[in-house]
Amino acid sequence: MPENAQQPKPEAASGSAREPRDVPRALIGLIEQEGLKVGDRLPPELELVRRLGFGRSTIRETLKTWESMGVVSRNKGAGTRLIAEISTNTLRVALTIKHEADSLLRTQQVRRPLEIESVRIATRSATPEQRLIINARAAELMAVYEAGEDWRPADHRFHNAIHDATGNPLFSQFIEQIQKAFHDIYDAPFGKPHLGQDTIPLHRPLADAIIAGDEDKAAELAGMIIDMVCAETQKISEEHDG
Amino acid sequence: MPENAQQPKPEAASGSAREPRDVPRALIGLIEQEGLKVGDRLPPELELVRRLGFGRSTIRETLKTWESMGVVSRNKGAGTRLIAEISTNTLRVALTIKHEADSLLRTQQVRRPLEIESVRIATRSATPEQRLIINARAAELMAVYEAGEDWRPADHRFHNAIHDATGNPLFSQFIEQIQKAFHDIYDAPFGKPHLGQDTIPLHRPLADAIIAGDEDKAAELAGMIIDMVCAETQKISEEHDG
DNA sequence: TGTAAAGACTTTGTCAGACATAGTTTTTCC
DNA sequence: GGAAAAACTATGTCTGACAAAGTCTTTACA
Repeated sequence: MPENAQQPKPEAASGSAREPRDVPRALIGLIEQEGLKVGDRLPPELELVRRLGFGRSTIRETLKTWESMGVVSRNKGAGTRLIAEISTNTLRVALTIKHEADSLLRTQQVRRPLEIESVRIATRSATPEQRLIINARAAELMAVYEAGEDWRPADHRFHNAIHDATGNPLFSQFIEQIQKAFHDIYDAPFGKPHLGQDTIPLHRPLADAIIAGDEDKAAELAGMIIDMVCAETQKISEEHDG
Repeated sequence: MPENAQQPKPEAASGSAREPRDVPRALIGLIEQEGLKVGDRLPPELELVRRLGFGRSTIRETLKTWESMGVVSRNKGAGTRLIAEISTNTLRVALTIKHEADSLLRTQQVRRPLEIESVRIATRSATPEQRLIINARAAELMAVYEAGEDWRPADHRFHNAIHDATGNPLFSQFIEQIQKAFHDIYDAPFGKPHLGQDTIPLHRPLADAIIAGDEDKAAELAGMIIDMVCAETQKISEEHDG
């Protein structure tokens, strides 16, 4: 490394001066400049202090925030690693989900329109290649299911193929995060039965409808699938809270 | 206040001792114990230091994280205010939005089904009081609009009333965060014309349909409104990106 | 008396230095 | 050569100090 000095900013001796906004920006600048990828280690805090010209606590506040957003992971002794992409073009928003009686159902209620819309868009605008992939994933899912194995990874891949076909990565991200929140809530209080098992047989006709371009049929099937999950979710909630 | 001392935790003299997880928990405990609601002010940092028994930087890291998640808002001189509910049962989820060519359109594409579904649910399950509120907000919006004033705050309140009527705060949160992301992207590159101005006249019939319980009509109008915004968004994107 | 400017106070923002703790790497010893 | 011990690294926390931007109170003036 040819001796840093990329941010010629140590103008202020002590006290404060710059807007706090600059810390994330400087950090992202360093990451881009250094070409750091997911999995790479960031420089240690004290080096960041030296190179970016901010105080350690200030930098730590940003790093801690990033950790809570899932951008980096931090460990004593080890260091700070990038675990998600971040760049000047990345925008991160955080949600808080209240975990109470019907929060399980609520997550599914929000997921419902997103899944259905993603199916509609995918049916309309998937490329032939994407339809092939969806078909293959559906076949894989049915095979695993009928073999009596754990079908959840295959289910995940199937739905991901649909989300990809929308051409809008936001769908995938949102639904993914909702599911993550769902499982965070779900795993804790209850044992973990295979929620949604009965919906698997409906996945084959769903795939067929998408491939055939039958948007309404696809949307209807997607709705049925998620409604079944909703119903199961509701039953579990009621058993537990009431 | 009868002399705090609720958290008898100053066992460690210096250095560290407890898991960092304890800071959010202690903070939430204090909020619940004090009965703080959205809009209320938290005690100043130095008082939190005294009452919770953690160092100031540690507490600040949590507060900063909460700020980035939209749980509190912080201002010099003023203080820290609660701007969203938080409790022991709150779960936090982060989303990444990559800001590129058509990210504007993509945010609206995701928002679309959420808005429509929230309108459907609200139409089905709003209480009479909530319908009254929606009606009032619509009246307010139309008045402001016809007076030629800035209708955006009123528009915001109107849509919030709908989201409230769903009984599912997640809708409100998701849509809110999507809009926030949208504006973060939007404000930067372009000047800020009044996007969605032409949709305002449609809000009155939308309110009427919701109040009358006509779900399909309400959903149709909601779809029209957001499609108009989508079209405008697309035009702006195209003008700008080529 | 009412209002606006001036000052005092409050509260967050930042920095600096110190030590604790938990991983990681190197060294040592059998 | 392998396992235990020591040295090292990097994050976690605490304390103290000052800066800056609000907020509130007081004062001065019309």
